[in-house]
Amino acid sequence: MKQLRSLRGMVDLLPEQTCCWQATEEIARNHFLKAGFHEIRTPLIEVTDLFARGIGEATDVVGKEMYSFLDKGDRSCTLRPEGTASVVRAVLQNGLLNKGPQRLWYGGPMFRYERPQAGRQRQFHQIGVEYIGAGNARSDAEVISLAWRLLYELGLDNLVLELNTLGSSEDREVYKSKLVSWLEAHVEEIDEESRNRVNTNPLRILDTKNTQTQAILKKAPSLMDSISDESRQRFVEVQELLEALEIPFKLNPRLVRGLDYYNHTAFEITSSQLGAQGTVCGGGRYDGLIEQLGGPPTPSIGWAIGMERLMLLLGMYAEINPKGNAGRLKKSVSPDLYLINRGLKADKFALLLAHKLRAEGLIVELDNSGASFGKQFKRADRSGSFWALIIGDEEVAQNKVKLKSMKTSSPQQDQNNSEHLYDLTDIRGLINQINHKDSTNL
RNA sequence: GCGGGCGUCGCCAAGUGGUUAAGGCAGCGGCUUGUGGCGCCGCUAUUCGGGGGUUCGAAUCCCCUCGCUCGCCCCA
Repeated sequence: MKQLRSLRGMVDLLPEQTCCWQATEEIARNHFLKAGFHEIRTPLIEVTDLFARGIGEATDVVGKEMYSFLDKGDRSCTLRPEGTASVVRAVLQNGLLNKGPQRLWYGGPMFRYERPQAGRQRQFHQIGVEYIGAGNARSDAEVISLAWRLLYELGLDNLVLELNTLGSSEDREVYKSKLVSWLEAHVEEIDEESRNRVNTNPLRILDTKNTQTQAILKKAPSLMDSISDESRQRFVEVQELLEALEIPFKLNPRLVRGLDYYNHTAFEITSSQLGAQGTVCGGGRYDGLIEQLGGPPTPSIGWAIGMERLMLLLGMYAEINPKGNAGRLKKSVSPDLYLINRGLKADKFALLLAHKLRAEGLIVELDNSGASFGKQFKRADRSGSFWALIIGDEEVAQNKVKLKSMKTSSPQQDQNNSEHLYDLTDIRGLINQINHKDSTNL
């Protein structure tokens, strides 16, 4: 039979990776907690219309990347391609705004039907925050610094924060029509892909990688010149706050986020080490979205970090500097104790003892093989465990167990020094010794 | 959806038309059923992603197909 495989772009996370993911997630969780952000969990599947209305019909995400299907009741459903729309829906549905502004974070898998490449999968993971009901420049600075500091805390210090403003929704509309009429006059000069976008998503043309089009665009009306004084003043304030927070940034007037709902502040945190997909974190303000989804006018801002890209970076940092923050995350856990046992009675003793020691909080790996002592010692060694605990017929007969350090330099020679018998009625004494790894001479 | 690169064991690979498809790592077993790092010995691909063709003969050449990968588009 042919070997079954995961679907294209869907990858398994194996035990050697999950330890690093868990460590990273824990740091993020604590980071959010300290800042007063609380977790929200929403379904992976939503009504297609939520994304169509929220993200925008003209975007690639909605236009060609959604995993959509009809359920048995003929409802059009979609696997979430991003988190913001779902969070906003949940906030509205549960009336959370009645309790005031919401500081929320979320994490989990997202789905986009695209060709996989480095740093891109069809099922990928994001962690993100949404600060809903917050409109002033201070909230922009707070949310951006939350991302920046988290990445810094994880050990990533070579990242670049790129910043731009899209102006208010009105500014954006005004600029959009100016840009479109300019583009229509210059349609012959720009590349074909950009031409196709004139009527669907003109702002994105500013971000084209086509160098010829870029050169021509230099003469186009600039977004900065079109936005209102009020919006400009707001942007200046955000920059001043970031400077006060000692967060370096680079202005990038071509940074135009892809999803329709963004206005005012837009930002990305990027790395040059990730290949073509350099954005680790992307976000911005979306003051119009809540209204668009049927809620009251509610200014909001948020971001999302791509977990796979983050892990890629952490892996690279860990290699360069194993002792740095990123390096520490990679460490896998080995058991405190490897329980060697042989013989029918020893078998039951070992099982019971393992349970007791685990109840005391120890990580206990129980050998189930019934193989020779030699084999079991070999496995104990490989497990990375500091201690081996031996239960055989001799021990059972005496109601004792033998504890042995596996970290001695020469295995057999100091057998007598590295082994010690413990009475089974004295579990506390045993546990105390196990927790004192430093004093190897028993 | 469109380009480029690549598919030989769990991993890294040699082999580029001639009888048995190197080697290394890992794994398993033994020397060793009461003591682990080392050592030695043995085992582990009837088959080279799959299908078809050329040939006396194919992992090697041709065609198709599937998969992986990198890039474009776009994003996290």
